Amino acid sequence: MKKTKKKMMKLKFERGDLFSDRCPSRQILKHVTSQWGVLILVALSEGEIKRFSELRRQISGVSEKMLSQNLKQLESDGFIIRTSYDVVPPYVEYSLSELGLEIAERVIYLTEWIEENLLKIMETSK
Amino acid sequence: MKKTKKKMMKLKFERGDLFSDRCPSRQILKHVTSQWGVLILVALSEGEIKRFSELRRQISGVSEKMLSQNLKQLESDGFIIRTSYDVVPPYVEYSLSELGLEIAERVIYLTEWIEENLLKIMETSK
DNA sequence: CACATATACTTACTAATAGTAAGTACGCAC
DNA sequence: GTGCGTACTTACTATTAGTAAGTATATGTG
Repeated sequence: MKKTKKKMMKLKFERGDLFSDRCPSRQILKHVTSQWGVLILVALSEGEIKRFSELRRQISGVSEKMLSQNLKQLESDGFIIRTSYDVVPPYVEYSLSELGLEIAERVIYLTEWIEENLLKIMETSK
Repeated sequence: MKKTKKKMMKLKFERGDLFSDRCPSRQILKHVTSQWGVLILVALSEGEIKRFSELRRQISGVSEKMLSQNLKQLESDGFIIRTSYDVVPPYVEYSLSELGLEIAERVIYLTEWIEENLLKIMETSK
């Protein structure tokens, strides 16, 4: 009895539960699936190293504020590595960590499907 | 020359490009990766059929307004099927369409990774 | 040599979106 | 007849996103 309970407790902490609003996985999901978060991860996938302005140009429509904010979030979650060189004009590089590479792979599995099936979706949708 | 151009035009319309802010795939992505959209798709995955109130209970923290709004969006995108029976009290069922099942599979590939790696993420993050 | 451009940001302000609470129409149980 | 449950909508407020401008400094242009 006790063993079972303990095991269950342990599992509760070892694995996230997105259906629970108290679980910290909710915040991770929010950062990763945010409008710009998704596109940042895709842009940096497969080991790409890019500068701030490169990302800004690639992800059309993103503002500097939003790009900066989302990069910070993903960096503090441990998905992105920020490397800055102390020169003028500033030179800052962004790339994915190991965890970032893993999650980006999953994100791309989704985004590729959407891009590939856009026509089908648009035919079906109202 | 003309043939090449035509082919390129055709490809441009056949496949979405999420990096372009004019591409309609951006809106689909927004609906699918919205905080509640993700959880709705996961809750209805693998052919589950659920009532409004069941979804509300399962997805803790969601308000009736947001659940209703997100279900409508996903329905109009063709991912969700809404079946209502004209009885009192109201009885409405939600399930995934074929496209919905496909995209939910991709969404789950992401959410499962997050749930499984939560501890690792939290150890790495600041 | 003044002026525009580029870099990677931050900040103040406004617009859009999300969340909260209450209302609706009806039936059933107590 | 008072409260509960259903599947919503609506008005209001709080939070978040987007816009525009500012910052420090170097290089290139006329």
